[in-house]
Amino acid sequence: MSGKQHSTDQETRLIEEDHHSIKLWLRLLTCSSLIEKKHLRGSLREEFNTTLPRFDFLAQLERSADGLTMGELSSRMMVSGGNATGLANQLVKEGLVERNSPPNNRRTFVVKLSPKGKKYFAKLAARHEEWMISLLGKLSDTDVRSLMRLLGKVKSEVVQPSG
Amino acid sequence: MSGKQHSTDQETRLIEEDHHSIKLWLRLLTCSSLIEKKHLRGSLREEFNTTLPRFDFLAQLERSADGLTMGELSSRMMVSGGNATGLANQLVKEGLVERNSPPNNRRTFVVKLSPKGKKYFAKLAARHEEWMISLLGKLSDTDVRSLMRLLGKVKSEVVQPSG
DNA sequence: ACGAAATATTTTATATATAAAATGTTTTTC
DNA sequence: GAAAAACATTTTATATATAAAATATTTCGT
Repeated sequence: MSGKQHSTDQETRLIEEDHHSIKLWLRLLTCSSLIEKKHLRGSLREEFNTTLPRFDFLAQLERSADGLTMGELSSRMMVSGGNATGLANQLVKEGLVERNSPPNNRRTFVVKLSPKGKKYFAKLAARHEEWMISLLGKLSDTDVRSLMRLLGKVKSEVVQPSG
Repeated sequence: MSGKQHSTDQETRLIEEDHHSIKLWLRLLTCSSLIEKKHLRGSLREEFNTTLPRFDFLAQLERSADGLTMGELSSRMMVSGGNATGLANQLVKEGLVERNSPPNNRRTFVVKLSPKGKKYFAKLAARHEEWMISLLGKLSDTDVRSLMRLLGKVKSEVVQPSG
């Protein structure tokens, strides 16, 4: 009369065993939502009148000095092409990003940071880092290192072969 | 001639010290984005023709048998009131959720799962758990436990006093 | 070199999200 | 008990996101 009952079929057993996968996922989602929605979004709007997707767009470009095609960019940002186009339109209009077709392949556009965009992003990234330090800086080095290692494992479990 | 240089002013020093807060944040965001955008969203759409916000709406109600006011709900979901209203309109229309004004306070609405909504959510939640087990189930118990503990610390760092 | 297929992006239609104003209700204050 | 303040939600206007169709260019096969 002790312990929980177990079903014998494969599918049911999976769920009844001590998997905490869904709790882990929900906690992961809670943590990133809290940071994004309760802290980062407000700061981005107040101090820079911008948004996280726009930051991400610029951050991707900052890592690629030669620029990125629209397709590469939307794939790295994990957003749709239409979304990437909309963000690019804004940022080109504001002079932060340059978008050019290379003469040898006029199907693609290559987007890159403008000089103005580079300066702007440097300031933005520095403040972003300060915000995160003030949020997470109290965690011990050991905890941060463990989290990075374990989240690395999570990441490698969930990355798709083709994505 | 060894090691990195340190500035002496407070603000610069913060950044130059060995904080990895921003890397931790970006990895956290990557993990939850990967799970949501590359796996969960597609499954929710294909198998249930629904979305994560709609799932979240129902999940919040499932935890509160007496129902929740719209304000409580939008606060727990971390979305705007207008967004909650829009989702409620859909789900009421589909008969999954009931929305009533209590006679003593007609400023508020109390929303709760309908019997149909309870059955529907039970199926949805069971599949959701299966998806997460197939994604994350290879992680060891030890790793999952460590992650839960460490993400618990992260969560307690970032929850706001009033939010 | 020509038509078909593949590729890259934008456009269109629609869903989801926010912020701020508007609406209606309850509570407080005097 | 009436006016003001506080509260809870919806509405409005707009931004952000997706999926799918449309457009345009390049590459492949013969």
